[in-house]
Amino acid sequence: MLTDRQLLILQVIVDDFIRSAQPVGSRSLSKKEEISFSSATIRNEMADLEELGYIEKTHTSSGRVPSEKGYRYYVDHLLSPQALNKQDISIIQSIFAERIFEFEKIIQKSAKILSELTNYTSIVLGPAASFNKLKRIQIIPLNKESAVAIFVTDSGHVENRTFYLPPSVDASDLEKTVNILNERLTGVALEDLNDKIYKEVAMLLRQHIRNYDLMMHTIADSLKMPVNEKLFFGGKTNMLSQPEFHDISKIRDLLQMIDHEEWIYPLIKNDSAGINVKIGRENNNSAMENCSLITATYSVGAESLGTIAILGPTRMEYSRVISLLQFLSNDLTSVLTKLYQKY
Amino acid sequence: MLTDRQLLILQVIVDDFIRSAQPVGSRSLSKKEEISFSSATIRNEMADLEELGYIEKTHTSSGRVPSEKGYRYYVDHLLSPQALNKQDISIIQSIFAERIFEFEKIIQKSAKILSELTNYTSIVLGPAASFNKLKRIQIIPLNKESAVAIFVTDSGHVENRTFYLPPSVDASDLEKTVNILNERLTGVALEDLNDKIYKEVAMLLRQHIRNYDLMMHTIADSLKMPVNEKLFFGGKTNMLSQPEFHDISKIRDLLQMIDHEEWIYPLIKNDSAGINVKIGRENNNSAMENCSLITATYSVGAESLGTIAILGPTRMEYSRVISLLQFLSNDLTSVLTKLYQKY
DNA sequence: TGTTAGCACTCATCGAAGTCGAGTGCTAAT
DNA sequence: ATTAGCACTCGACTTCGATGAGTGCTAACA
Repeated sequence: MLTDRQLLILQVIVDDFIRSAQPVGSRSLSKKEEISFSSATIRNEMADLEELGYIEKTHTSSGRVPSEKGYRYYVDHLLSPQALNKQDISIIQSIFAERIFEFEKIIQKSAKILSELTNYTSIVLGPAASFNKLKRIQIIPLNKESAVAIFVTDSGHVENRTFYLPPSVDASDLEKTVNILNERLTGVALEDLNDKIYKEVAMLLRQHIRNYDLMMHTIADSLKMPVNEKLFFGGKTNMLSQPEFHDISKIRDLLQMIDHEEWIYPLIKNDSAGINVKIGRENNNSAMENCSLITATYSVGAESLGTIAILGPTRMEYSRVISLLQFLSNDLTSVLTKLYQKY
Repeated sequence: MLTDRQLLILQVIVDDFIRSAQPVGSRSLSKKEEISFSSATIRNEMADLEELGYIEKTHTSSGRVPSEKGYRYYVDHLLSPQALNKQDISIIQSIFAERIFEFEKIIQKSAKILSELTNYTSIVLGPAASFNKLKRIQIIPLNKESAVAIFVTDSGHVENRTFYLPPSVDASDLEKTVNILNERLTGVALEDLNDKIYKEVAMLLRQHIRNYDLMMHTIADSLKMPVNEKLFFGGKTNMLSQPEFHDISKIRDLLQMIDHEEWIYPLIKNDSAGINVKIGRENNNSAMENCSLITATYSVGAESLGTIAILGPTRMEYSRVISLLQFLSNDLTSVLTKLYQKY
C-alpha cells in the first residue's frame, strides 16, 4: 500500500487544498514544516499518488488536487480528529438555552447555527412523528359538511386534517365516534393508527354508529397522508460564496436540488446511525458532483429519530464539520431523550 | 410632453429590450414594421428621450436601454393589456380543480404555477388567519407539567401552543377553564382574543378557578405569538436564468433576501388593493435594484386577505404578468368568497 | 538505491495591441 | 422636418508575447 511518506504528502495536499482552494505544487509543499525532503522527491511521490488515483492535475503543468478517492482515503484514514474550540461549543449549547416546548424550534435553530458555524449549507431532518403515541383525538365540526380532526401525541405534536362529513352523520354520532377512538387508540403510535382502526375499531363502530364505514374510511383516509418529517435548512445561499461555484450553471443545479425537498430525502435518509460522509459522486446525484454531504443521526434511546447534515463542496473542512455534527447530535440526543423520558 | 412618435419609439424600445435583453439601436429600430422613419430621425428622438430620462446608454456608443423612469411610463401609459391565451387560463384554473379543504394547498399550488408560467419567482402571502373566528378551544394535558392548547377557527385553521401548567392547576380546573373560554370566546376573531381574555374572561375565571391569573396569563401569552401569515414561494431559482444576473454577487444578494422571509413582508405588504407595480429602486431595497415586483391582492368580499406577487428583473414581461396576476387573484377571490360564505 | 539539483517544457493568466462591428452625434443636403 | 453621410466611440473578440508556477526527466550524489 501507500508508504508513510506518501500518506504524509497526501494529507498535506488535502489539508492545503481545503484551506486555499488552489492546486498544490511540489515547491510549496517542500517548504512546509512537516516536510523535510526536496520538491523533486515530492514530484516523484506525487506522480505515484496520481497513478494510484488519489490526486489529479487540472492541466498538464498544474499542481495537484485531491481526487474523490483521495478525499475518501483522507476521511477514512488521515483525518486528525480536531477538538472543537470553546466558542463553538458554547454557541452550539446556546441552542438549548431556552426552555423547550417544540422540537421544531430546536431543530430550526440547529440548522441556522450549523450553517453559520460552517459557512456551508445545513439540512436537518426533523424528528419523525410517526412513532409518537397518540394522546388524544378530537373532531370538531366546522359546518354541516366538514369537520376537522385533531390528533395530539404524547410529545405535544399536533396534526390536523379537514374532511367532508358523510351526510348521514350527526353530532351525536361524531361524539360517540370520538369516544370510541380515544378509548381504543390512545397510546398507539401514529404509524400504527391506520392498521389499528381497521382491525380493532371497525367492529366497535359498527355496533354504535349508523354508516360507520363511511365515517371510518374518512378518518382512516385522512390519516394516510404521511406524517412527513419536516426538513429545515440553514445557509441555503452559502454555497454561492464557495470558489468552486463561480459557474452559474453549477449553482443553479445545486440550488434547484436544494429547493426540491423530495430530492433531499433520499440523500440524507437510510444511512446507518452515526456519522456518514458521502463524497462527490458517491451521492449519486449529478448536481452534487462537487459536493460532499456529511450526515449524523440523533436519537432517543436506541431509536434513531432524525438526521442533521452539512452540505459543502468536496473541498470541505471534514474534520471540523464531523466534530461539530458529532457534538450537536450528541446534545440533541441527550436533550430529546431527557424530554421523551418524561412521558 | 412626449410626442406620439416619441411614445411609439419608447414603447418599441421597451418591448424589444424585454424580449431580447440587448440594448436597442436606431438601425434595428428603423427596420421594425411599426416604424416608418429613418435611423437618423430615431437617433434624434432617442437623444431627446434620453435627455428626458426615459432611456439610457450602457456606454457611449451603445444602443439604448429603458431607465426605471422609462419602465414606469411604459407600465403606466403604454402597456397594451394582453389577453391571456387559453392554455394559460386552463393551467391557472387547474389550481382549483381538486376539492378544496385547505387554503394552504391552493396557495402553494398557485405559487408553483405562477412561477412555472412566468419563469420568474412567485411569492404568495397566505390568507391572514387573524380575523378568522374562533370555533373551539381545547386544552389537552400532556403530563403534569405541560399541556397543549388548540385553537380551531371557523375556516378549519388549527393553531396550537404548548405551555407549562402552573403547578397548582389540576384537571378539573382545566376543564372549567376550557368551558369558560369556549363559552365566551367562540366567534371572536383571533386577533381580538388577547384583548377579550383580559377584558371579559378574567372576571369569570376569578370566580371559578384558584390561581386563575397564572392560568390566564399563560394562555393569553401563548396567544400573543403572532398568527403569522405564511409565505409561499415558487421558482426561487428562476432568477438564475435571467441574463442580468450573470453576476454572482447580485444573485447572492437576491437569493439571500428571498430566503429571509422577514425581509419579504415589508416588500409585498401594505400595498393598496388591486395590482401594484414596483420597479427597481422603488422597492427601497438594494438587492432589488434590478428587479421589479408586481403584486395583486385577493380578498373575501371587501376584506383583503392576502397577496400574490411576481418578482422578476426590471426587464419583465409586465403586460403578461399583470394579466396573469389579475386573473389568478380574481379566481382566488371568488373561490375563497364562495368558501367563506358558507360559514 | 534513494535523494536531489538542474533543465527543458507546458500551460494558465495577464496585459498590450489590433480588428471588427454596432452604435452614436453632428452636419449638410433634400 | 427628415435623412444621408461621415467621423468617432467603445465593447467584444483575437492575437501575441511575457511571466511564472508547475511538471517530468536525467544525471549526479551520498
